[in-house]
Amino acid sequence: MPSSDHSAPQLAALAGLLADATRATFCLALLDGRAWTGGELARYAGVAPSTASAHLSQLVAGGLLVEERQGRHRYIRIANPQTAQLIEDLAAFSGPPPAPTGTLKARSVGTALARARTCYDHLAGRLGIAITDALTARGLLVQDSGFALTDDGLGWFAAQGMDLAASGGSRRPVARPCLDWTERRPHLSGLSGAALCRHALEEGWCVRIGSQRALKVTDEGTRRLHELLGIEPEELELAPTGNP
Amino acid sequence: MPSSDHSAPQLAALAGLLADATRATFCLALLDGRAWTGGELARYAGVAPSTASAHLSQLVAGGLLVEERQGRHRYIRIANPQTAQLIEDLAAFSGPPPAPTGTLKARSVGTALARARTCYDHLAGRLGIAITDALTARGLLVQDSGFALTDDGLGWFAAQGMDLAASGGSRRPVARPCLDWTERRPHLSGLSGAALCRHALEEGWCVRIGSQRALKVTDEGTRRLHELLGIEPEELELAPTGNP
DNA sequence: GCGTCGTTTCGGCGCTCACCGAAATGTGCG
DNA sequence: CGCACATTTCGGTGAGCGCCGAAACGACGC
Repeated sequence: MPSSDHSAPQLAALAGLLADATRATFCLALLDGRAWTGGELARYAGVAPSTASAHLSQLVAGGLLVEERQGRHRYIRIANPQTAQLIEDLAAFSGPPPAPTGTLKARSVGTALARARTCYDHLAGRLGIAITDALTARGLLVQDSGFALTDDGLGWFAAQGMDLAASGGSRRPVARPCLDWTERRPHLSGLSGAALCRHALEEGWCVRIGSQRALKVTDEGTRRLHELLGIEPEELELAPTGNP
Repeated sequence: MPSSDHSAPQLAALAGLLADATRATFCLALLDGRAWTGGELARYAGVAPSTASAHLSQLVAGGLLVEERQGRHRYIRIANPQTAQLIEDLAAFSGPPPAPTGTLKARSVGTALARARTCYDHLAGRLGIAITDALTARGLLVQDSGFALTDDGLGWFAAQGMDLAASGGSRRPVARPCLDWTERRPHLSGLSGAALCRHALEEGWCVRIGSQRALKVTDEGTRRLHELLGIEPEELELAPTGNP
Protein backbone atom coordinates (compact mmCIF):
# COMPACT_ATOMS: atom_id res chain seq x y z
CA MET A 1 0.00 0.00 0.00
CA PRO A 2 1.82 3.09 -1.30
CA SER A 3 1.32 6.64 -0.16
CA SER A 4 -2.44 6.81 -0.86
CA ASP A 5 -4.59 9.13 1.16
CA HIS A 6 -5.05 8.36 4.83
CA SER A 7 -8.38 10.16 4.93
CA ALA A 8 -10.04 7.85 2.43
CA PRO A 9 -11.31 5.41 5.07
CA GLN A 10 -13.02 8.25 6.90
CA LEU A 11 -14.65 9.49 3.74
CA ALA A 12 -15.77 5.97 2.92
CA ALA A 13 -17.19 5.53 6.40
CA LEU A 14 -19.15 8.74 6.17
CA ALA A 15 -20.49 7.88 2.74
CA GLY A 16 -21.27 4.39 3.95
CA LEU A 17 -23.71 5.79 6.46
CA LEU A 18 -25.80 7.20 3.65
CA ALA A 19 -25.17 4.33 1.26
CA ASP A 20 -28.18 2.36 2.41
CA ALA A 21 -31.69 3.08 1.17
CA THR A 22 -33.22 2.74 4.61
CA ARG A 23 -30.71 5.01 6.31
CA ALA A 24 -31.02 7.48 3.46
CA THR A 25 -34.77 7.46 3.91
CA PHE A 26 -34.32 8.24 7.58
CA CYS A 27 -32.02 11.15 6.91
CA LEU A 28 -34.25 12.62 4.24
CA ALA A 29 -37.26 12.36 6.51
CA LEU A 30 -35.34 14.04 9.31
CA LEU A 31 -34.49 16.92 7.01
CA ASP A 32 -37.76 18.48 8.09
CA GLY A 33 -36.04 19.39 11.34
CA ARG A 34 -38.40 17.45 13.51
CA ALA A 35 -37.37 14.90 16.09
CA TRP A 36 -38.79 11.54 15.09
CA THR A 37 -39.04 8.49 17.28
CA GLY A 38 -37.46 5.24 16.24
CA GLY A 39 -40.82 3.62 15.67
CA GLU A 40 -42.05 6.43 13.46
CA LEU A 41 -38.99 6.18 11.29
CA ALA A 42 -39.33 2.41 11.10
CA ARG A 43 -42.94 2.65 9.92
CA TYR A 44 -42.10 5.46 7.54
CA ALA A 45 -39.33 3.47 5.90
CA GLY A 46 -41.25 0.24 6.01
CA VAL A 47 -38.77 -1.82 8.02
CA ALA A 48 -39.00 -3.70 11.30
CA PRO A 49 -38.39 -1.71 14.47
CA SER A 50 -35.35 -3.81 15.24
CA THR A 51 -33.86 -3.01 11.87
CA ALA A 52 -34.50 0.68 12.32
CA SER A 53 -32.93 0.60 15.76
CA ALA A 54 -29.70 -0.81 14.41
CA HIS A 55 -29.57 1.75 11.63
CA LEU A 56 -30.21 4.62 13.99
CA SER A 57 -27.46 3.46 16.30
CA GLN A 58 -25.09 3.54 13.37
CA LEU A 59 -26.11 7.01 12.29
CA VAL A 60 -25.84 8.32 15.82
CA ALA A 61 -22.46 6.69 16.31
CA GLY A 62 -21.35 8.22 13.05
CA GLY A 63 -22.34 11.66 14.25
CA LEU A 64 -24.93 12.39 11.60
CA LEU A 65 -27.81 12.13 14.03
CA VAL A 66 -28.24 12.75 17.73
CA GLU A 67 -30.62 11.06 20.07
CA GLU A 68 -32.51 12.22 23.11
CA ARG A 69 -34.05 9.52 25.25
CA GLN A 70 -37.28 10.40 26.87
CA GLY A 71 -39.03 7.69 28.80
CA ARG A 72 -39.54 4.81 26.48
CA HIS A 73 -39.04 6.97 23.42
CA ARG A 74 -35.88 7.60 21.49
CA TYR A 75 -36.10 10.94 19.80
CA ILE A 76 -33.83 11.32 16.82
CA ARG A 77 -32.71 14.50 15.17
CA ILE A 78 -30.09 15.50 12.64
CA ALA A 79 -26.99 16.43 14.57
CA ASN A 80 -26.62 20.02 13.39
CA PRO A 81 -27.38 22.38 10.51
CA GLN A 82 -24.08 21.60 8.79
CA THR A 83 -25.00 17.95 8.65
CA ALA A 84 -28.43 18.80 7.31
CA GLN A 85 -26.78 20.94 4.67
CA LEU A 86 -24.53 18.10 3.65
CA ILE A 87 -27.42 15.69 3.31
CA GLU A 88 -29.37 18.22 1.31
CA ASP A 89 -26.40 18.80 -0.96
CA LEU A 90 -26.01 15.12 -1.60
CA ALA A 91 -29.71 14.65 -2.16
CA ALA A 92 -29.78 17.55 -4.59
CA PHE A 93 -26.78 16.16 -6.40
CA SER A 94 -28.32 12.75 -6.83
CA GLY A 95 -31.76 14.05 -7.64
CA PRO A 96 -33.10 15.56 -10.88
CA PRO A 97 -30.44 17.74 -12.57
CA PRO A 98 -31.23 21.47 -12.53
CA ALA A 99 -35.05 21.53 -12.30
CA PRO A 100 -35.54 25.00 -13.83
CA THR A 101 -38.49 26.24 -11.81
CA GLY A 102 -37.94 23.73 -9.06
CA THR A 103 -34.86 25.40 -7.66
CA LEU A 104 -36.48 28.78 -7.55
CA LYS A 105 -39.60 27.42 -5.97
CA ALA A 106 -37.64 25.42 -3.43
CA ARG A 107 -35.81 28.55 -2.39
CA SER A 108 -38.95 30.50 -1.70
CA VAL A 109 -40.46 27.52 0.06
CA GLY A 110 -37.30 27.41 2.16
CA THR A 111 -37.66 30.99 3.32
CA ALA A 112 -41.33 30.45 3.99
CA LEU A 113 -40.42 27.50 6.17
CA ALA A 114 -37.86 29.57 8.00
CA ARG A 115 -40.46 32.23 8.78
CA ALA A 116 -43.19 30.02 10.14
CA ARG A 117 -44.01 26.36 10.00
CA THR A 118 -45.41 23.55 12.03
CA CYS A 119 -43.06 21.17 13.77
CA TYR A 120 -45.02 18.08 14.70
CA ASP A 121 -48.08 19.80 16.04
CA HIS A 122 -46.62 23.05 17.31
CA LEU A 123 -45.21 26.23 15.87
CA ALA A 124 -41.63 26.61 14.71
CA GLY A 125 -39.45 28.89 12.67
CA ARG A 126 -39.12 32.59 13.38
CA LEU A 127 -42.70 32.59 14.58
CA GLY A 128 -42.13 29.80 17.08
CA ILE A 129 -39.06 31.50 18.48
CA ALA A 130 -40.79 34.86 18.76
CA ILE A 131 -43.65 33.33 20.71
CA THR A 132 -41.34 31.40 22.99
CA ASP A 133 -39.30 34.54 23.70
CA ALA A 134 -42.40 36.58 24.34
CA LEU A 135 -43.87 34.03 26.74
CA THR A 136 -40.57 33.92 28.60
CA ALA A 137 -40.21 37.70 28.74
CA ARG A 138 -43.69 38.01 30.22
CA GLY A 139 -43.01 35.47 32.96
CA LEU A 140 -45.45 32.94 31.52
CA LEU A 141 -42.77 30.43 30.68
CA VAL A 142 -39.54 29.57 32.47
CA GLN A 143 -36.60 27.94 30.75
CA ASP A 144 -34.63 25.82 33.15
CA SER A 145 -33.20 22.41 32.39
CA GLY A 146 -36.48 22.03 30.55
CA PHE A 147 -39.45 24.27 29.91
CA ALA A 148 -42.28 24.89 32.36
CA LEU A 149 -45.33 27.11 32.40
CA THR A 150 -45.72 29.36 35.42
CA ASP A 151 -49.05 29.79 37.20
CA ASP A 152 -49.43 33.00 35.22
CA GLY A 153 -48.69 31.03 32.12
CA LEU A 154 -51.38 28.46 32.89
CA GLY A 155 -53.74 31.37 33.50
CA TRP A 156 -52.84 32.98 30.22
CA PHE A 157 -53.56 29.82 28.27
CA ALA A 158 -56.88 29.41 30.06
CA ALA A 159 -57.73 33.04 29.35
CA GLN A 160 -57.22 32.45 25.66
CA GLY A 161 -59.67 29.61 25.82
CA MET A 162 -57.13 26.85 25.56
CA ASP A 163 -57.82 23.93 27.88
CA LEU A 164 -54.53 22.13 28.26
CA ALA A 165 -56.09 19.22 30.13
CA ALA A 166 -58.47 18.47 27.29
CA SER A 167 -55.67 17.75 24.89
CA GLY A 168 -55.37 14.04 25.50
CA GLY A 169 -54.90 13.20 29.16
CA SER A 170 -51.55 13.40 30.88
CA ARG A 171 -49.53 11.41 28.40
CA ARG A 172 -47.46 14.36 27.40
CA PRO A 173 -45.60 17.14 29.22
CA VAL A 174 -47.32 20.53 29.18
CA ALA A 175 -44.26 22.40 28.03
CA ARG A 176 -41.19 21.02 26.37
CA PRO A 177 -38.27 22.59 24.51
CA CYS A 178 -37.84 21.61 20.87
CA LEU A 179 -34.74 22.69 19.03
CA ASP A 180 -35.69 24.92 16.15
CA TRP A 181 -34.08 23.93 12.91
CA THR A 182 -33.62 27.24 11.20
CA GLU A 183 -33.13 29.29 14.36
CA ARG A 184 -30.97 26.83 16.28
CA ARG A 185 -32.76 27.75 19.47
CA PRO A 186 -35.44 25.86 21.41
CA HIS A 187 -39.07 26.74 20.92
CA LEU A 188 -42.18 25.73 22.82
CA SER A 189 -43.40 22.21 22.31
CA GLY A 190 -45.50 19.88 24.44
CA LEU A 191 -49.20 20.13 25.21
CA SER A 192 -49.16 23.90 25.43
CA GLY A 193 -47.22 24.20 22.19
CA ALA A 194 -49.71 21.99 20.43
CA ALA A 195 -52.66 23.84 21.92
CA LEU A 196 -51.20 27.16 20.89
CA CYS A 197 -50.63 25.94 17.34
CA ARG A 198 -54.18 24.63 17.09
CA HIS A 199 -55.49 27.85 18.56
CA ALA A 200 -53.46 29.95 16.15
CA LEU A 201 -54.85 28.09 13.17
CA GLU A 202 -58.41 28.15 14.48
CA GLU A 203 -58.29 31.85 15.22
CA GLY A 204 -56.78 32.62 11.85
CA TRP A 205 -53.49 33.96 13.21
CA CYS A 206 -51.81 31.96 10.52
CA VAL A 207 -52.80 29.78 7.60
CA ARG A 208 -51.15 26.83 5.94
CA ILE A 209 -49.65 27.56 2.54
CA GLY A 210 -49.30 24.80 0.01
CA SER A 211 -49.28 21.21 1.06
CA GLN A 212 -46.10 21.78 3.04
CA ARG A 213 -45.76 22.52 6.71
CA ALA A 214 -45.15 26.14 5.87
CA LEU A 215 -47.38 28.77 7.44
CA LYS A 216 -48.17 32.37 6.71
CA VAL A 217 -48.88 34.78 9.54
CA THR A 218 -52.01 36.78 8.66
CA ASP A 219 -52.47 40.48 9.32
CA GLU A 220 -54.93 39.50 12.01
CA GLY A 221 -52.33 37.19 13.50
CA THR A 222 -49.69 39.90 13.50
CA ARG A 223 -52.07 42.23 15.32
CA ARG A 224 -53.15 39.66 17.91
CA LEU A 225 -49.59 38.56 18.63
CA HIS A 226 -48.71 42.16 19.31
CA GLU A 227 -51.73 42.69 21.55
CA LEU A 228 -51.45 39.49 23.53
CA LEU A 229 -47.71 38.98 23.76
CA GLY A 230 -46.14 42.25 22.70
CA ILE A 231 -44.53 40.68 19.66
CA GLU A 232 -43.40 43.31 17.17
CA PRO A 233 -43.94 42.60 13.46
CA GLU A 234 -40.20 42.96 12.92
CA GLU A 235 -39.58 39.98 15.16
CA LEU A 236 -41.33 37.82 12.61
CA GLU A 237 -38.91 38.79 9.86
CA LEU A 238 -35.77 36.93 8.99
CA ALA A 239 -33.13 39.46 9.87
CA PRO A 240 -29.95 37.63 10.92
CA THR A 241 -29.06 35.86 7.69
CA GLY A 242 -27.62 37.90 4.87
CA ASN A 243 -29.44 36.13 2.06
CA PRO A 244 -31.32 38.26 -0.45
CA MET B 1 -43.96 0.57 2.45
CA PRO B 2 -45.70 3.88 3.25
CA SER B 3 -45.07 7.22 1.61
CA SER B 4 -41.32 7.36 2.29
CA ASP B 5 -39.10 9.39 0.02
CA HIS B 6 -38.67 8.18 -3.51
CA SER B 7 -35.29 9.88 -3.85
CA ALA B 8 -33.68 7.85 -1.09
CA PRO B 9 -32.45 5.08 -3.40
CA GLN B 10 -30.70 7.64 -5.56
CA LEU B 11 -29.05 9.23 -2.58
CA ALA B 12 -27.98 5.83 -1.33
CA ALA B 13 -26.58 4.92 -4.72
CA LEU B 14 -24.56 8.11 -4.90
CA ALA B 15 -23.22 7.65 -1.38
CA GLY B 16 -22.50 4.03 -2.14
CA LEU B 17 -20.06 5.05 -4.82
CA LEU B 18 -17.93 6.76 -2.19
CA ALA B 19 -18.61 4.23 0.53
CA ASP B 20 -15.64 2.08 -0.36
CA ALA B 21 -12.14 2.88 0.78
CA THR B 22 -10.60 2.09 -2.58
CA ARG B 23 -13.07 4.18 -4.56
CA ALA B 24 -12.70 6.98 -2.03
CA THR B 25 -8.94 6.83 -2.47
CA PHE B 26 -9.40 7.16 -6.21
CA CYS B 27 -11.64 10.19 -5.91
CA LEU B 28 -9.38 11.92 -3.44
CA ALA B 29 -6.39 11.33 -5.67
CA LEU B 30 -8.28 12.69 -8.65
CA LEU B 31 -9.08 15.84 -6.72
CA ASP B 32 -5.78 17.19 -8.00
CA GLY B 33 -7.52 17.74 -11.31
CA ARG B 34 -5.17 15.51 -13.25
CA ALA B 35 -6.26 12.67 -15.46
CA TRP B 36 -4.90 9.44 -14.06
CA THR B 37 -4.68 6.15 -15.86
CA GLY B 38 -6.32 3.08 -14.42
CA GLY B 39 -2.99 1.48 -13.69
CA GLU B 40 -1.71 4.51 -11.82
CA LEU B 41 -4.76 4.58 -9.63
CA ALA B 42 -4.50 0.86 -8.99
CA ARG B 43 -0.88 1.16 -7.85
CA TYR B 44 -1.69 4.26 -5.82
CA ALA B 45 -4.49 2.54 -3.95
CA GLY B 46 -2.64 -0.72 -3.65
CA VAL B 47 -5.14 -2.96 -5.41
CA ALA B 48 -4.94 -5.24 -8.44
CA PRO B 49 -5.53 -3.61 -11.83
CA SER B 50 -8.59 -5.75 -12.35
CA THR B 51 -10.07 -4.53 -9.10
CA ALA B 52 -9.36 -0.94 -9.98
CA SER B 53 -10.92 -1.40 -13.39
CA ALA B 54 -14.18 -2.56 -11.90
CA HIS B 55 -14.26 0.33 -9.44
CA LEU B 56 -13.58 2.87 -12.13
CA SER B 57 -16.34 1.48 -14.29
CA GLN B 58 -18.71 1.96 -11.39
CA LEU B 59 -17.63 5.51 -10.74
CA VAL B 60 -17.90 6.40 -14.42
CA ALA B 61 -21.30 4.76 -14.70
CA GLY B 62 -22.37 6.72 -11.64
CA GLY B 63 -21.34 9.95 -13.26
CA LEU B 64 -18.72 10.96 -10.71
CA LEU B 65 -15.84 10.36 -13.09
CA VAL B 66 -15.42 10.52 -16.83
CA GLU B 67 -13.07 8.52 -18.95
CA GLU B 68 -11.17 9.27 -22.09
CA ARG B 69 -9.72 6.30 -23.89
CA GLN B 70 -6.45 6.92 -25.60
CA GLY B 71 -4.75 3.97 -27.20
CA ARG B 72 -4.27 1.37 -24.55
CA HIS B 73 -4.73 3.88 -21.76
CA ARG B 74 -7.87 4.81 -19.93
CA TYR B 75 -7.58 8.32 -18.65
CA ILE B 76 -9.85 9.11 -15.76
CA ARG B 77 -10.91 12.50 -14.50
CA ILE B 78 -13.51 13.83 -12.14
CA ALA B 79 -16.60 14.58 -14.17
CA ASN B 80 -16.92 18.29 -13.44
CA PRO B 81 -16.09 20.98 -10.90
CA GLN B 82 -19.39 20.47 -9.08
CA THR B 83 -18.54 16.85 -8.49
CA ALA B 84 -15.09 17.80 -7.26
CA GLN B 85 -16.70 20.27 -4.91
CA LEU B 86 -19.00 17.61 -3.55
CA ILE B 87 -16.15 15.22 -2.90
CA GLU B 88 -14.17 17.94 -1.24
CA ASP B 89 -17.12 18.84 0.94
CA LEU B 90 -17.56 15.27 2.03
CA ALA B 91 -13.88 14.81 2.66
CA ALA B 92 -13.76 17.98 4.70
CA PHE B 93 -16.77 16.88 6.68
CA SER B 94 -15.30 13.51 7.51
CA GLY B 95 -11.84 14.84 8.17
CA PRO B 96 -10.48 16.65 11.22
CA PRO B 97 -13.04 19.23 12.45
CA PRO B 98 -11.89 22.83 11.96
CA ALA B 99 -8.11 22.44 11.55
CA PRO B 100 -7.18 25.98 12.68
CA THR B 101 -4.21 26.70 10.41
CA GLY B 102 -5.04 23.91 8.00
CA THR B 103 -8.01 25.58 6.45
CA LEU B 104 -6.21 28.83 5.94
CA LYS B 105 -3.19 27.14 4.47
CA ALA B 106 -5.30 24.97 2.20
CA ARG B 107 -7.05 28.05 0.90
CA SER B 108 -3.83 29.78 -0.06
CA VAL B 109 -2.51 26.57 -1.54
CA GLY B 110 -5.71 26.42 -3.54
CA THR B 111 -5.25 29.85 -5.05
CA ALA B 112 -1.61 29.10 -5.76
CA LEU B 113 -2.70 26.00 -7.62
CA ALA B 114 -5.24 28.00 -9.57
CA ARG B 115 -2.55 30.46 -10.65
CA ALA B 116 0.03 28.03 -11.88
CA ARG B 117 0.73 24.36 -11.43
CA THR B 118 1.96 21.33 -13.22
CA CYS B 119 -0.53 18.90 -14.65
CA TYR B 120 1.28 15.68 -15.28
CA ASP B 121 4.38 17.14 -16.91
CA HIS B 122 2.99 20.28 -18.44
CA LEU B 123 1.75 23.66 -17.28
CA ALA B 124 -1.78 24.27 -16.06
CA GLY B 125 -3.82 26.82 -14.20
CA ARG B 126 -4.02 30.44 -15.24
CA LEU B 127 -0.47 30.20 -16.54
CA GLY B 128 -1.24 27.21 -18.73
CA ILE B 129 -4.29 28.90 -20.21
CA ALA B 130 -2.44 32.15 -20.85
CA ILE B 131 0.30 30.33 -22.72
CA THR B 132 -2.15 28.30 -24.74
CA ASP B 133 -4.09 31.42 -25.67
CA ALA B 134 -0.93 33.29 -26.61
CA LEU B 135 0.35 30.47 -28.80
CA THR B 136 -2.99 30.33 -30.55
CA ALA B 137 -3.21 34.09 -31.02
CA ARG B 138 0.23 34.12 -32.64
CA GLY B 139 -0.63 31.38 -35.08
CA LEU B 140 1.74 28.90 -33.51
CA LEU B 141 -0.99 26.56 -32.35
CA VAL B 142 -4.32 25.69 -33.94
CA GLN B 143 -7.27 24.35 -32.01
CA ASP B 144 -9.37 22.10 -34.15
CA SER B 145 -10.92 18.84 -33.03
CA GLY B 146 -7.59 18.47 -31.25
CA PHE B 147 -4.51 20.65 -30.91
CA ALA B 148 -1.74 20.93 -33.50
CA LEU B 149 1.39 23.01 -33.82
CA THR B 150 1.77 24.96 -37.04
CA ASP B 151 5.05 25.10 -38.92
CA ASP B 152 5.63 28.46 -37.29
CA GLY B 153 4.92 26.80 -34.00
CA LEU B 154 7.46 24.08 -34.57
CA GLY B 155 9.94 26.78 -35.54
CA TRP B 156 9.19 28.75 -32.40
CA PHE B 157 9.85 25.76 -30.18
CA ALA B 158 13.09 25.05 -32.00
CA ALA B 159 14.12 28.69 -31.67
CA GLN B 160 13.69 28.45 -27.92
CA GLY B 161 16.05 25.51 -27.90
CA MET B 162 13.39 22.89 -27.31
CA ASP B 163 13.90 19.77 -29.37
CA LEU B 164 10.53 18.07 -29.49
CA ALA B 165 11.94 14.96 -31.12
CA ALA B 166 14.37 14.36 -28.27
CA SER B 167 11.61 14.00 -25.73
CA GLY B 168 11.10 10.27 -26.03
CA GLY B 169 10.50 9.13 -29.57
CA SER B 170 7.11 9.21 -31.15
CA ARG B 171 5.14 7.60 -28.35
CA ARG B 172 3.18 10.72 -27.67
CA PRO B 173 1.39 13.39 -29.70
CA VAL B 174 3.23 16.68 -30.04
CA ALA B 175 0.28 18.78 -28.99
CA ARG B 176 -2.80 17.68 -27.16
CA PRO B 177 -5.58 19.52 -25.35
CA CYS B 178 -5.94 18.87 -21.63
CA LEU B 179 -8.95 20.22 -19.78
CA ASP B 180 -7.83 22.67 -17.15
CA TRP B 181 -9.37 22.06 -13.78
CA THR B 182 -9.64 25.55 -12.41
CA GLU B 183 -10.16 27.28 -15.74
CA ARG B 184 -12.43 24.72 -17.34
CA ARG B 185 -10.73 25.30 -20.65
CA PRO B 186 -8.19 23.16 -22.48
CA HIS B 187 -4.52 23.93 -22.18
CA LEU B 188 -1.51 22.62 -24.07
CA SER B 189 -0.40 19.13 -23.25
CA GLY B 190 1.54 16.54 -25.22
CA LEU B 191 5.20 16.56 -26.11
CA SER B 192 5.32 20.29 -26.69
CA GLY B 193 3.51 20.98 -23.44
CA ALA B 194 5.95 18.84 -21.53
CA ALA B 195 8.92 20.41 -23.26
CA LEU B 196 7.61 23.87 -22.51
CA CYS B 197 7.13 23.01 -18.87
CA ARG B 198 10.65 21.59 -18.58
CA HIS B 199 12.00 24.61 -20.39
CA ALA B 200 10.14 27.00 -18.11
CA LEU B 201 11.55 25.36 -15.02
CA GLU B 202 15.08 25.16 -16.42
CA GLU B 203 15.06 28.78 -17.48
CA GLY B 204 13.69 29.92 -14.16
CA TRP B 205 10.40 31.24 -15.57
CA CYS B 206 8.72 29.56 -12.67
CA VAL B 207 9.71 27.62 -9.60
CA ARG B 208 8.01 24.93 -7.61
CA ILE B 209 6.64 26.03 -4.27
CA GLY B 210 6.20 23.56 -1.47
CA SER B 211 6.02 19.89 -2.13
CA GLN B 212 2.84 20.39 -4.10
CA ARG B 213 2.45 20.78 -7.80
CA ALA B 214 1.99 24.49 -7.30
CA LEU B 215 4.26 26.86 -9.19
CA LYS B 216 5.20 30.48 -8.84
CA VAL B 217 5.93 32.60 -11.88
CA THR B 218 9.15 34.53 -11.26
CA ASP B 219 9.74 38.13 -12.27
CA GLU B 220 12.07 36.82 -14.93
CA GLY B 221 9.35 34.51 -16.11
CA THR B 222 6.80 37.29 -16.31
CA ARG B 223 9.22 39.35 -18.40
CA ARG B 224 10.12 36.54 -20.77
CA LEU B 225 6.49 35.49 -21.28
CA HIS B 226 5.73 39.05 -22.29
CA GLU B 227 8.71 39.25 -24.64
CA LEU B 228 8.25 35.91 -26.30
CA LEU B 229 4.47 35.52 -26.39
CA GLY B 230 3.06 38.94 -25.60
CA ILE B 231 1.49 37.70 -22.39
CA GLU B 232 0.54 40.59 -20.13
CA PRO B 233 1.17 40.20 -16.39
CA GLU B 234 -2.54 40.74 -15.77
CA GLU B 235 -3.33 37.60 -17.72
CA LEU B 236 -1.60 35.62 -15.02
CA GLU B 237 -3.89 36.94 -12.33
CA LEU B 238 -7.08 35.29 -11.20
CA ALA B 239 -9.66 37.82 -12.26
CA PRO B 240 -12.89 36.01 -13.17
CA THR B 241 -13.80 34.57 -9.76
CA GLY B 242 -15.21 36.95 -7.19
CA ASN B 243 -13.46 35.42 -4.22
CA PRO B 244 -11.53 37.75 -1.87
C1' DG C 1 -49.04 -5.45 40.25
C1' DC C 2 -50.10 -6.13 35.53
C1' DG C 3 -50.97 -5.36 30.66
C1' DT C 4 -49.39 -2.15 26.97
C1' DC C 5 -46.13 -0.24 24.18
C1' DG C 6 -41.60 1.52 22.39
C1' DT C 7 -37.22 -0.15 22.03
C1' DT C 8 -33.32 -3.35 22.02
C1' DT C 9 -30.80 -7.82 21.80
C1' DC C 10 -29.96 -12.13 19.64
C1' DG C 11 -29.71 -15.68 16.18
C1' DG C 12 -29.93 -16.77 11.65
C1' DC C 13 -30.73 -16.24 6.74
C1' DG C 14 -29.49 -14.59 2.22
C1' DC C 15 -27.48 -11.42 -0.68
C1' DT C 16 -24.18 -8.21 -2.15
C1' DC C 17 -19.71 -6.95 -3.05
C1' DA C 18 -14.56 -6.23 -2.82
C1' DC C 19 -10.80 -8.84 -3.82
C1' DC C 20 -7.53 -11.73 -6.35
C1' DG C 21 -5.22 -14.52 -10.13
C1' DA C 22 -5.28 -16.23 -14.64
C1' DA C 23 -6.46 -15.75 -19.09
C1' DA C 24 -8.17 -12.79 -22.89
C1' DT C 25 -8.34 -8.41 -25.51
C1' DG C 26 -6.37 -4.62 -27.77
C1' DT C 27 -2.89 -1.22 -28.78
C1' DG C 28 1.77 0.47 -29.87
C1' DC C 29 6.42 -0.41 -31.29
C1' DG C 30 10.54 -2.74 -33.27
C1' DC D 1 4.78 -10.69 -37.08
C1' DG D 2 5.84 -10.77 -32.28
C1' DC D 3 6.85 -8.74 -27.90
C1' DA D 4 5.47 -5.46 -24.28
C1' DC D 5 2.21 -3.24 -21.79
C1' DA D 6 -2.41 -1.36 -20.13
C1' DT D 7 -6.71 -2.91 -19.47
C1' DT D 8 -10.58 -6.06 -19.13
C1' DT D 9 -13.17 -10.42 -18.50
C1' DC D 10 -14.06 -14.39 -15.85
C1' DG D 11 -14.52 -17.55 -12.17
C1' DG D 12 -14.22 -18.12 -7.29
C1' DT D 13 -13.74 -16.94 -2.46
C1' DG D 14 -14.63 -14.75 1.75
C1' DA D 15 -16.39 -11.17 4.53
C1' DG D 16 -19.71 -7.84 5.58
C1' DC D 17 -24.26 -6.37 6.07
C1' DG D 18 -29.36 -5.66 5.82
C1' DC D 19 -33.24 -7.96 7.04
C1' DC D 20 -36.52 -10.41 9.95
C1' DG D 21 -38.90 -12.67 14.06
C1' DA D 22 -38.81 -13.95 18.78
C1' DA D 23 -37.69 -12.80 23.09
C1' DA D 24 -35.93 -9.59 26.60
C1' DC D 25 -35.92 -5.01 28.60
C1' DG D 26 -37.89 -0.90 30.58
C1' DA D 27 -41.18 2.83 31.09
C1' DC D 28 -45.87 4.08 31.43
C1' DG D 29 -50.68 4.03 33.05
C1' DC D 30 -54.58 1.75 34.92
